[in-house]
Amino acid sequence: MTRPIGLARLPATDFDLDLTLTCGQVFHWQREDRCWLGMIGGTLVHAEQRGDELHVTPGAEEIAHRYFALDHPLSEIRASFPADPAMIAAADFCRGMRLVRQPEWECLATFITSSMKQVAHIAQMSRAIRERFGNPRPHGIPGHFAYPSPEIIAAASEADLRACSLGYRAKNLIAAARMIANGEVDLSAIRALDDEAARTELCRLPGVGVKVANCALLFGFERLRAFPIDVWIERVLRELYFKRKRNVTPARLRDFAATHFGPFGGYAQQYLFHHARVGKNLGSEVAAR
DNA sequence: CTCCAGGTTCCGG
DNA sequence: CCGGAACATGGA
Repeated sequence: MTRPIGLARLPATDFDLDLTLTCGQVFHWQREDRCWLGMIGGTLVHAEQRGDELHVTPGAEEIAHRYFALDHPLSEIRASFPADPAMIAAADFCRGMRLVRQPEWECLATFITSSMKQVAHIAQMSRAIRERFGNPRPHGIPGHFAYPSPEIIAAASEADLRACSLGYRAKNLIAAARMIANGEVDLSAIRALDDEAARTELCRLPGVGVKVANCALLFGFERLRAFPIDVWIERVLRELYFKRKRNVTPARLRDFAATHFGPFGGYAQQYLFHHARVGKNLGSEVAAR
């Protein structure tokens, strides 16, 4: 429906659109036949892969090229990974997956809502928030809205957000939005900080701990070294790198991840995450789930 | 019904 | 610093 007759083409080698949009890094894209439809910031974009080409809404070539990170040097990134069997298997499984450049606030806000929620639920909440608060597109395609600004969320009531199934997360999202809206935390200023300082600053926001901060850094601030450790990644690390070892504390896992996976650790993390979650490569008790 | 999900925060060793 | 528990909601 309403698909433009002529989509613009741009070269996209070593890229897998489906993998990129379904690996759990971004949650609002919707599939329409062979085409993906979603907002990139305030722009509605059609995206469809045809071999080594990405076909997108005319006029959105630059936006799409940047968003889908077609400039990331995937060969170099893969070559930077440790050469252990688990990492090699994950990288092979995730060939063509790229970490997209998400808008800072939309990324941060989405991951504030992500705690103790399944990927499907996160997508559901994201859609509900966009529909309830986001500005509808003037082009008239229903069902696609830009993510509401911090100011809009800051002015919302907790009841409004709980109506989006946020549960206890509603309070955190509003409080974080207010700190950003009133300048107490400056997201664009965080860009100038080094990883450690940026993480500390993000953690000042309610509902933002180390894991969510690392997701925001990795997916929203282009910090490709950031290594979020969630329940899945913790299982992967324990199962694949600390098999049969006891007294492995969270701090120990963090230190290991920070040193073992190198300058593109965030990419390694996303590959391991997706491989574990979809590829069923873990031990029997996990794979049986 | 039970269990768990891309956690954070608070509280007592 | 570490482990436990509370915190909402919905799907398997």
